[in-house]
Amino acid sequence: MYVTRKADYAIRCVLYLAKNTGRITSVDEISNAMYVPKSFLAKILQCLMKAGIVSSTRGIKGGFQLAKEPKDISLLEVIEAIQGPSAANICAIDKRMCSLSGRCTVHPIWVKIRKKVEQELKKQNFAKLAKKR
Amino acid sequence: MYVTRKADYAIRCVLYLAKNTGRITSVDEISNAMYVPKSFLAKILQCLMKAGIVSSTRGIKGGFQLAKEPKDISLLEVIEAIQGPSAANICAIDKRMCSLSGRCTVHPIWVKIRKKVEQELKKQNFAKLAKKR
DNA sequence: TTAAATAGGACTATTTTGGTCTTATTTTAT
DNA sequence: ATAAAATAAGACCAAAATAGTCCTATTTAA
Repeated sequence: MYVTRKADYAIRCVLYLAKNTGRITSVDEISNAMYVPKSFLAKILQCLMKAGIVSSTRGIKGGFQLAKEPKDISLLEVIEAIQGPSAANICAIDKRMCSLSGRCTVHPIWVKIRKKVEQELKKQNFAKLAKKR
Repeated sequence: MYVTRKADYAIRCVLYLAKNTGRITSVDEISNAMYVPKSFLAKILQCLMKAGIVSSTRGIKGGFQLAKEPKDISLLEVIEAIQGPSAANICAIDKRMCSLSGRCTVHPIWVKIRKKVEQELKKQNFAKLAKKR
């Protein structure tokens, strides 16, 4: 389980929106506030749309909002929206990816670690994160 | 914290050596037994040498052995020998890698997860792993 | 109808990964 | 001595992933 820069940007973006609920926020504003390249951020927001995390309003005065309450969005959810499922070792996602085809004594450890990490990331929601300073 | 194929190969390799202590094992043998490309494995063994995990004997009848007892080699050690320090998010390794420079409410979470995962990987040693089947 | 915003697809440069290949050097056995 | 079999080390390379940009719609408020 590692977080690409893209996913990191996505997290910042959702965090900013969580701190600015109740209004529509433009890509430009988020980009400036969170130091994310604007056109890249636009792409990232499309992923977050597909995942149902944000909703968009087109046209002038358009922009983005969270599609759910901050407390109902977990870190894990945002990361997976960008990267898909991930783990410390691919074999923990799909046994077939291992040429030892899971007959390996190390395999259960990757599965265990994956579970632990996902648990932790699921616990963290954006209401919590937006409140901290 | 994610494990590249190279590190995964390294783990298999150390595991094989842990199951075959008390003799010198050639790259060729390990390569065949563990399904790792031979010339790539040779490189990997150089890394494990530098890290003091294996020792080599040159010349005909040469090969590799573990440089320490299996119980004193952890999974974490092998992974770091190949990949260097790693974490779910680079900012957990070096705050400066984050453009928000650690003034970010998510940062402590990455640090926490890194600690948890490293703890787990440190607990796992190759005496344990070689015994399982 | 224009300006400012998102939508979406094509494209691209850089870095990382996952190797190979070649040329030493070492050591044992003949 | 020398041939054979092993590691040592460095250069090299291809493919995939990452980290974006750019351009052309389309939408909508003023």
